[in-house]
Amino acid sequence: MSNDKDRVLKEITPKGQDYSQWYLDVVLKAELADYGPVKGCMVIRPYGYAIWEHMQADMDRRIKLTGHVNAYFPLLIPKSFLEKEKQHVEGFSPECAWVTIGGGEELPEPLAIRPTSEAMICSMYAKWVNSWRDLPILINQWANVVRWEKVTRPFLRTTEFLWQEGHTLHETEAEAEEETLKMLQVYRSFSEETLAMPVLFGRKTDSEKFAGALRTYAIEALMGDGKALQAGTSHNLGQHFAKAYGIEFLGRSQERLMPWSTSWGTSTRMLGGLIMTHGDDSGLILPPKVAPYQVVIVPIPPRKGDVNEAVLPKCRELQATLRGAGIRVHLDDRDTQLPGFKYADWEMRGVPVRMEIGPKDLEKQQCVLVRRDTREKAFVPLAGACAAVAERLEAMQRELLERGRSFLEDNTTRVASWAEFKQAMAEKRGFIVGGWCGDAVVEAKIKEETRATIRLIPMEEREAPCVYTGKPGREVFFAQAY
RNA sequence: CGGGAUGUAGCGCAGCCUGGUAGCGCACCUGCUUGGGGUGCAGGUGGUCGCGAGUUCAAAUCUCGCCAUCCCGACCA
Repeated sequence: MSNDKDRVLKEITPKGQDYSQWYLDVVLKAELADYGPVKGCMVIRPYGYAIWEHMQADMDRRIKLTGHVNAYFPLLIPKSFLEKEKQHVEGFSPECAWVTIGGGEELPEPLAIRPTSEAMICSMYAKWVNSWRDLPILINQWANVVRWEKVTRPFLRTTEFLWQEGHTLHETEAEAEEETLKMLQVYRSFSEETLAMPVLFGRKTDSEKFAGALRTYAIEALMGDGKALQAGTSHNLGQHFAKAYGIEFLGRSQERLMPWSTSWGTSTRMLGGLIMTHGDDSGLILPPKVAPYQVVIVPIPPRKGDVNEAVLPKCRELQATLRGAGIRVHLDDRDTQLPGFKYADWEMRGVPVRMEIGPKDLEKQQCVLVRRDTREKAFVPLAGACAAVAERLEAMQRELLERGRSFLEDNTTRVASWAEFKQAMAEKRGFIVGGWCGDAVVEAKIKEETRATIRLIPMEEREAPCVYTGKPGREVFFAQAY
């Protein structure tokens, strides 16, 4: 573990706790492992992976609902495949890992470990597509990719990461653009509805767009420290890849045409965004929709000497009832830990609702429900416990998003001058809305002077003079990015 | 690759200036205790002090070299 002092996660470490202890052993269940020369590798422990599985299932459902199917392509990409698209290879070759030896012998051609699969998938598509009747092709892949980054960061920038990448082909430019924007909206709704993480969406500037893309769109979330996180991207690749990989089809009017392609992806970076968005000093706070356990039942043991064997059976009964209602529930019946320890333990793991049941509660036929985010404590009759839990889960999912929304709004500053811009960046960061004249040189200068980059160009155009040059321009969102 | 810093137990650190053969907190193990918010007490396991050389009767400590990592700058989902 080399990134012990990572500031981001330090901020959400419980006060008085040893940061790395919490980070490594308790909550994240994922870490950057360094082994030998490989830095910033991702290790996801079971609890963290369970969160990812829920995210994955939800995203997969959304991808299929929009007409896509899953497939799988090779991990190793021949160098010649990668080199076909000029901008693409220039963009990715600096961060490629190469396999040069196989079976003990030097390979005639080096193989790249996929940094993304456009090259591989387009090479296959070239063989698959002959007619306009073969289009559209709407395929998604769940896979791991490797990018040899110089600077890594837990979850946000790891050498290897898990993601889904969609790769589609369309007959017309309009269809490709529609697909690109459709997937951007899928990402936006996933982020907000499932992760309760509000985002802004829009187009990227040329300097920030994907290597080989015509246009790149993205969703951007705002983290607690005022820095923006690009959480999902959707690219309209134009005909660049079709041309480079020789994908052609015979059109409706018997001409040879090139299809229009798109690609889009979200990764385990979203898991990092989730942790940073909702965490507090006691650890994680998970939105109910992706929480591995939505409820944890903590039985309170009777005092020593007292005889009370009713608590545990009652807990099991409630567990079965909650399960029957489709709620993910865990009964923490460890007799090796005290109740107070269990409270703190599950709070660190971000379980949305805690249910306590002890001898006193049994007498009154009630239980105690505590919400993780607000810590609101309520005594609820056992008969209505299931409904009360469901109600809290629903409320928590909704309120986390609302809280995130107001945080995003409170940390978005509209500026009219360069002085205001610099002041906003120095004081609270967050998103800064201001005019930009469209010049990439100006964009670079702003980055140099303030570390802020243009995160998004909004879909709706609003005229505004450039904050740097004063020339006519349009409104864009600036922020310091991860 | 430029500038700054650090390598001592699984993790976080002290000790180094002023050499004398290694300590604290967390975690882990044992016993008792406690039991509706991280229980308390006592005992215990675990380290060739990053690597190599030099100075010295003696090196975690002083000197030199090497290696590694972290932070700040240029690239990135």
